[in-house]
Amino acid sequence: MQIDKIDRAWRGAERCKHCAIRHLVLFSDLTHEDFDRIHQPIDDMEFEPGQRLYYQGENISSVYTIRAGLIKLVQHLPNGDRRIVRLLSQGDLAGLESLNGQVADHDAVCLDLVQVCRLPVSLIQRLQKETPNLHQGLINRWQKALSGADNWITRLSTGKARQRVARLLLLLDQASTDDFFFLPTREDMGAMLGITTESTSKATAEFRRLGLLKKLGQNRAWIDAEALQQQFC
Amino acid sequence: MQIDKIDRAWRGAERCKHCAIRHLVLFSDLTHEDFDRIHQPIDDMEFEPGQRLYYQGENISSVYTIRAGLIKLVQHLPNGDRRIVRLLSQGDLAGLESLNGQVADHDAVCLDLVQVCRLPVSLIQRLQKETPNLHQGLINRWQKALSGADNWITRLSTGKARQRVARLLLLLDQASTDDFFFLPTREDMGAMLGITTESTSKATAEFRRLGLLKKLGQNRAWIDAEALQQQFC
DNA sequence: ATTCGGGATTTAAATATTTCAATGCCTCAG
DNA sequence: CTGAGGCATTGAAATATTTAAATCCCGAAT
Repeated sequence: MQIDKIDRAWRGAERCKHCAIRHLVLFSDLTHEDFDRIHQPIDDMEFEPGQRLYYQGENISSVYTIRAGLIKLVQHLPNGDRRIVRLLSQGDLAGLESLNGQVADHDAVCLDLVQVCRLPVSLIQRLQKETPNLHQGLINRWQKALSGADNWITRLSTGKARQRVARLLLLLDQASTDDFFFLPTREDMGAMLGITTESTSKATAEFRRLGLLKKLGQNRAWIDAEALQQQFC
Repeated sequence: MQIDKIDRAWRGAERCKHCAIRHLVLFSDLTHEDFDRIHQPIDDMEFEPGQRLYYQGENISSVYTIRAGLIKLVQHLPNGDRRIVRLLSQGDLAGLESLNGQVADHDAVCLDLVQVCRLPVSLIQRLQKETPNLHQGLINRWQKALSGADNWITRLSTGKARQRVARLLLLLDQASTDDFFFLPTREDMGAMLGITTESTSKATAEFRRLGLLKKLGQNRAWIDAEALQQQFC
């Protein structure tokens, strides 16, 4: 794994206090005193598309807070099948399973330019003991991951292929902050939906012919959410 | 909802201290002093097959520890589609989302005779503040639910119908403590796998003809796990 | 501007799944 | 014992998806 940049200019949590997206991250409820308990360095890291934060089966000792970008969690079966089981974006945590001492359940692969903060498990565990202000944040994120997984099953793994593709596009659109959204490759979309690349392509091509989906440069796209929802969900 | 029995003979946590399956439940790490902090009644409840612990969208104020039996979590979509997203059994928690103040994400429906203990959310939250001994148990259960959901996606919602049915049977078999296991209706199995009742039936019938699956009375069944795994996964 | 390479899209044929409509089978109430 | 009701199973036809094999298209590099 090639890590592009690790910025350790600030030791400990000095920078955390001034983090621009602090209200979105795990540490949002910490007090100033809590921050002073953080003596280990929290690395600010950047990953290129295609790089992995960690591999399925790897023994990881950190949790990652996503500051920017999109990450796919890929799970492999013994027989070689693989499935994307979740997408992570700003404010989500990757590698939660490390808090239970488990090895990674998935490959965590960056889809675009990703910025994360790496939080050592030992730090999280110590903070949990010393301050109650972390709990709710952790619980919330766990719960969000779980309901995300449930939705993945109900919305993205149920029904006809076209319907699933429509639901995925709607989900990507909703998750995006601007008018447009990141459109994964057809192969990745297929792996999210449990259908083939070709079936995915057929659906997106159809939506495009209907004017419900427009591709812009750079993996970005736009949909007519109303109409798509109306006609295909 | 018809609740068969609520046994409140013991107030507070007196009975918890002597619970036969305490090592499996959320309170396993509590100390004797911790138990003395429990002043609210913890109801011991029993449900018949088909009864619901709660409904999707319902505002629930308790978490349920499963002592015995099997529960399906059913999620409904606006368009009427529905999917079973998880099965809960001994030691699992139902209604975790109530800890975040959310309404229930699913219907929790009993598949067989179910025994649960009902833990008020307010109790959990207070204990969380007063003792650190609950955290790990909670974290562990959240994590178990999450990796269960991931597996549900990767193993039960991916691949051909026959393969999914085989994987479900293997999973039911593994989860069981004895040689046999609870075999749900074909309809429920279909709802777990995202396929039709008929497709499920065709698969189980085929396994039965091959001698890999045998039905015993009362929803119980046996499989030749080795062979099933070998030939269909 | 031109070429190259990697996705994306298409098509037709092969499979798989769903639909729909009958039976079949088992249990339980009477 | 017997019939009724509720699942389960089966078969055939209608659809949907996958497979396999060409193109097609677009952006990056020359």
